[in-house]
Amino acid sequence: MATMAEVAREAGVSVATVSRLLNQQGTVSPNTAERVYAAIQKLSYEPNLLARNFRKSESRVILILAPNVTNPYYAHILSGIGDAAAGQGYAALIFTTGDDPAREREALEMLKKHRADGAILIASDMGCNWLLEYADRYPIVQCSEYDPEVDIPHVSIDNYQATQESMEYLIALGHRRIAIISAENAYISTSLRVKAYRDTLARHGIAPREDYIAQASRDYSFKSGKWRAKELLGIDPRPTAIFCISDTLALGAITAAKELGLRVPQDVTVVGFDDVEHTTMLHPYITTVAQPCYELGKQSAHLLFARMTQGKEIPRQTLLKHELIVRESSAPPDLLE
Amino acid sequence: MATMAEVAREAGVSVATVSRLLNQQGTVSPNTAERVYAAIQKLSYEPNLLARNFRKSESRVILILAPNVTNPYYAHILSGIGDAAAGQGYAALIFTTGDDPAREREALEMLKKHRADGAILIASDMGCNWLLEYADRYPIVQCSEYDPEVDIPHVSIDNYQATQESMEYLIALGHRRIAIISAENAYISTSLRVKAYRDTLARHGIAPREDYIAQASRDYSFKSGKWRAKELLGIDPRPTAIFCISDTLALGAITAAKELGLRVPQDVTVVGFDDVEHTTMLHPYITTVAQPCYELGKQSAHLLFARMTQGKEIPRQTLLKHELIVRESSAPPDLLE
DNA sequence: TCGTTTACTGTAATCGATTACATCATTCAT
DNA sequence: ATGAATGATGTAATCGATTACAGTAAACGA
Repeated sequence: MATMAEVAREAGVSVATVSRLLNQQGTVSPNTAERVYAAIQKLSYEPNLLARNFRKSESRVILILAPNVTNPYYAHILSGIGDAAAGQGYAALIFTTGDDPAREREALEMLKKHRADGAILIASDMGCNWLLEYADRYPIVQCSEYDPEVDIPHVSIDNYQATQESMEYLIALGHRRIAIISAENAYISTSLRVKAYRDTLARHGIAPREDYIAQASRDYSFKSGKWRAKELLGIDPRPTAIFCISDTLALGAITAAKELGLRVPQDVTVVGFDDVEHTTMLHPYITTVAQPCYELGKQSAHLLFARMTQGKEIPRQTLLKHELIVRESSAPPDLLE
Repeated sequence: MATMAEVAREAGVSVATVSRLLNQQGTVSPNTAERVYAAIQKLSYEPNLLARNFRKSESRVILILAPNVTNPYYAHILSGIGDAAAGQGYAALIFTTGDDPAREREALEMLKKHRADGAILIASDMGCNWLLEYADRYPIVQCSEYDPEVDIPHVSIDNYQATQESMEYLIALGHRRIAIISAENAYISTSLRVKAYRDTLARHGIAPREDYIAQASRDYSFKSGKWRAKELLGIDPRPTAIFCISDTLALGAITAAKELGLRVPQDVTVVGFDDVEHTTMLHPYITTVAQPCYELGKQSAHLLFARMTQGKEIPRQTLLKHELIVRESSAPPDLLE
């Protein structure tokens, strides 16, 4: 592999000139430029990024931490980040943490070691004390989940507002016995959704029943959604609607209903969250709150770049638009039951 | 950020000693080691990977090219690669190509520029002449798809054998009018599956009907599967079974059947391929050929590492085990129809 | 016309690690 | 006891780019 020095020799100039030309720093006469380009061509020279990055003390890599890459919700965010990064000449290093804070921390060490210039944390639910230390020293932004107590810039949606809208929708349809399938995690999205669920019921004079509040596994697994839904549907009086905080859970709930011989939406309404995949794969198509996943990722990346170039003077919170998409899994409760 | 020189000064030794200790090269007396470790602790020193990688002329990064990261099939492969890479102290740089050879090539330039030490190509269908040039000079392996004409090491499954088994299964069930939904791409998996479909029918004395062979979109989209299935199910005589070369297509076919008022599997059998997600989300659970996606990724990474350390003396082809998983979407044809 | 700006180019230091080679003190084998 | 092997450590070159600084020549302004 040819080096810049060889190119310089071939073109009869100094390395400084070659470097200046390639980086558009300073000036180089057209004549010289031509000779240099010819030399580059001839030797098929490619700059050595190891050397360049070392010298400039930047890696042009951004770290992305996600619980996993197989959940389509994360995958779409990753997609958005990846495209935005590529657009700025950055590469995205993806680390999966499996929700393990230790692995998360280990990955963040990469910042200290100069393997990455910044990091985006997707759905990291630990606003631990130590995270703040990193965020203080390195460019870090959070995507989708965050700790409201901790001052780290983040991009998300308004989970409270979104849930409230769904609940208003269900109540407007005539539902009064509304259950919720939440999840066993400490995500801010989860708690905001549950809070909005309670608040909205209360505001409409409907007393929340504790047994209508179920918790699925922390990763919103289809199976746990199915089990919890079966339990909910076994309660007397049976809820007429189930609000699920993810589409996978909603899919589980629909399956549970079918296995119990109930029709969706005639016998029970199911509403999901995320609008990611599956929602229009099998009937009934799921009524759900759509999150702009790709855009969440993209904006996170832009926010990170802003943080890297402009320092800490960037907005603390960016909320993107959600949208309630009414499809087939919701209907007014059957009053004749 | 402390440098090794500062650590050396603090410990009263030379940088060479510190480096030797950290890299377990040569020998360092226990006494000195202790002082160095203390200094490292005190200054909270972290080696600068930019410098280290530059000096050693390796990036400890492997490139991963995939059409996208949202298709769960790719996502699971990515997962396997990521874990294997992390286990070897490598980071995985994921580039999405959108099936665009130009972007693929652009990404491979990273090898020349020393941004990555090797690359894994997932489902890249161009065994173009130029790819071989890269593979000749840099460690490159292919995962899942490959060009049989081109000598690049790859990891995949035996698509021909797998399809043959599925066809034998359908024929054993009693099906004779078997259709196939293939896809408009040049993947080796696609052509092997279609070939096995034809061959197996022929071997059983069943003349393949050209109108039973449909082609969905190149990315196996759910919608295109649905459209193609509707067309197939409109043919007289109607096929009693549809073999789909992906689960997403199978899901589309099932939806199509339902929309036409046909029951699966009573009226039509549907078989998928991949066993990735969705297959057990809604009834009928799909009968499918399971691919060990995660393992495909893992083995690809191991193969790449072998290529990087042992040079070109590595197996050209690695085939992993598939498995036909019979679930609910397949049954004998209804003889009373 | 003379001092000054501008355009262009080169020299050499620099980033922070790794490592070949040299040095010196022990330990060992005979 | 002596030359050799071994252990522990230091000196300094090196990787390939970027860039501060300096220098030269031409253009310019008054």
